[in-house]
Amino acid sequence: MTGGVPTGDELVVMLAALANPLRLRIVARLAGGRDYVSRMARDIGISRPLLHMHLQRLEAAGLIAGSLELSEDGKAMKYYELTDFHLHLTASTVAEAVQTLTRSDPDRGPSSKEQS
Amino acid sequence: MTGGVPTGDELVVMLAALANPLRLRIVARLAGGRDYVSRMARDIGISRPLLHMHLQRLEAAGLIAGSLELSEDGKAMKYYELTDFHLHLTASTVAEAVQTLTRSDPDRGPSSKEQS
DNA sequence: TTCATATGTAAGGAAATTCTTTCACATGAA
DNA sequence: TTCATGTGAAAGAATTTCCTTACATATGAA
Repeated sequence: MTGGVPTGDELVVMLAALANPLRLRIVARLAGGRDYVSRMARDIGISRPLLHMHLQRLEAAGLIAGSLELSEDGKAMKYYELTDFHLHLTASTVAEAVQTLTRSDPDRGPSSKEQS
Repeated sequence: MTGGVPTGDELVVMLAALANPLRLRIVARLAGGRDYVSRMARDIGISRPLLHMHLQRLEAAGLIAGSLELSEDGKAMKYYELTDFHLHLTASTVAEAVQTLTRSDPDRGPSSKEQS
């Protein structure tokens, strides 16, 4: 499962990952079971490179996990599945997460965007 | 309070509104009580036009509500306060919301972005 | 070999987001 | 009037996001 309480920075990444209609559809798709990239692209009706980008975004946020496997006929298949993520978003939840938020601090941080 | 279960389209707007470090800080700030624009801009340390933009984004998502009031000395003050929003995000929650998602449907909708 | 399947990634552009600067307007106090 | 406070909004640049097209590789089957 996804580690309990996310930090402010992690929360931003998770929210940004979910704040897209196509990625929400992907999550909903995977809620019905794991699947591999090419098949999802066909079913959803988008190009494979585009799906690949969205999947990476979701995986980086820890919402899905991918594993490269070999099918019976030897093809390399990249399977993705959901993680047990659960986010409770309320005013107090957000206030708590912001305490561990390092980005967009007009005082401390250099400007606005910074990587780890 | 914010109407119970959001539609898929509303969910995207809410998530997009929260998926920004500065806006999370604003929400956390308002969790401590209502406040008006200029004062928040000073305290947080950003320009008033920038804060104005972020506040509008949050208000459009239904996460905050603003009201124009007159101070004792006659100045027009725009006060903002939080709404009682609460979002439970899990795989099944997302799957349910996607059923009422009209955007980014490769089949139906024209292309990707569409307003109401 | 050629075809169909699977994978990944790079290049480029359109569109959206984010932020700064600037302008305009109104009120009370000095 | 001038200054300090408050409001709103437009214009433009820098950056990010989103998407398409194209290329490169590998496997099994025909």
